[in-house]
Amino acid sequence: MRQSQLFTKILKESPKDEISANAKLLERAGFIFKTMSGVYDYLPLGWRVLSKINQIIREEINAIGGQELHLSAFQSKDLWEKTGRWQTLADIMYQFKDQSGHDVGLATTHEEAVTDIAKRFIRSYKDLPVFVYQIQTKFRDEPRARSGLIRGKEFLMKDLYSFHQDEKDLDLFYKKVVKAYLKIFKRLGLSIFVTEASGGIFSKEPSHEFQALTLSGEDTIFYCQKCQYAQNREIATMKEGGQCPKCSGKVFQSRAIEVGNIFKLGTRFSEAIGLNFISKDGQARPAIMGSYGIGPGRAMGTIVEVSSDERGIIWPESVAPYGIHLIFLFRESVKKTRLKKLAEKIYQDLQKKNIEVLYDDREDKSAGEKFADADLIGAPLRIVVSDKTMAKDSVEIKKRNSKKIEVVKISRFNQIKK
RNA sequence: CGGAGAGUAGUAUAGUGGUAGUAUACAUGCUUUGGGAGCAUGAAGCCCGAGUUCGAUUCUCGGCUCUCCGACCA
Repeated sequence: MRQSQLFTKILKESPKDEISANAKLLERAGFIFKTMSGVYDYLPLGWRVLSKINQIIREEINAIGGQELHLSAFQSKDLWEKTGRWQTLADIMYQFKDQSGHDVGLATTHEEAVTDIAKRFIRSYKDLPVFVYQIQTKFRDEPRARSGLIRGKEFLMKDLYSFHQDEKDLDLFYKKVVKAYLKIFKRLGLSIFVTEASGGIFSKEPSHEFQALTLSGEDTIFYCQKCQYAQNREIATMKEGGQCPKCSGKVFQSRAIEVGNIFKLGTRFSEAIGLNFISKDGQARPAIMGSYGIGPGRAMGTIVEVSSDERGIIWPESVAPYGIHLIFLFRESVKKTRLKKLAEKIYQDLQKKNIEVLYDDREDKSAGEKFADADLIGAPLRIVVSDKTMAKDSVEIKKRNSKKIEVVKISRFNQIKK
């Protein structure tokens, strides 16, 4: 991508009405645009990042047998009345009448919808277990949206639902999901504590939250560094400075962002909606269910919260909008055309190798501004082509997260990048 | 939903009971180019409504919007 053609431009100032690092940096760098409180558009740079996050999630969920589908955001009142949630979630669910007077809601989550569909296809224990998921927009009328992408009213959620014939099978899958989630977050560059939390209205058993430690988090957790056991403050039996109940290591306290959570639902939804299957012994039984969420947009915000410096964002390679930011610096006094040709060639060569590169080909920007933009956008690798480097038949390579500048001969550079 | 703060140009801000200034971004020209370049010229703005007033961007009331703290957070 040529930066001269990029839809968005860098803002020199942070938006005045944002405090959180993720909102400030992402808006300033042109990744996202706020349309209302708690509602953000993803612009080309941001969409690239989000798509990569989604792809990583897909790969890992597919690997444990998830089948992707896509459910509607519109929900009928009738279905939600079967579980009682048309009333219990009325505060946060957008509910309205359409022109013909039908009551309609926007999904806050999809247990009702997916269970209703499953009724059609699950008849026998032979149909179980089965796992379906989607990456889809959710709407919640949050009383207070905040912190940029961390808590919004319209947001993306990867929601996975599992259907089983017994608790044992659910437990098995639940553990698989924990592992898959840890892989996902590792690939996203997030270090996570799997944190015990309240099972809520679904279960007496604890649910599990995937918490990324950061000062700007809205949750507080207690955790043991030795064995990684962690509890949400809501249900905590641990205390800061105390002993870990599992391994008697030292307990720490931290703010954290919940980027994922998983619940054992039991038969709460299958019973209410009538999702039964015929078991081996010929009896009709309600399916046992689990639900598992990750917020890809929130994950994107969290990555920025935990990985930035005073100059801007530092993306991990796995989700960076572009792996390489190629910068062309020119000087009128030297043969500009020759230099431009060289930069163009490097750009073309990288593209031929399927390397995603943002090429700063702008001729009306100073070197300082180009460097500042590159630091803000946060691609992991910066390559500079200038008269200085051309004189040495070289390019300069610098990692975003390091101060070291490496001068590499062009001949060698061509070999390195496969 | 309680509390606090804030709405002036694309962005960030100053200021005033007599219709607004700066920076930056933008346009044009010239000079520039290794950490947010310079000069010149130009285009661009007081959230909405009502009230007070000869006159309101400014004061009063109402509304809308945004942010922060708290409550809430299947």
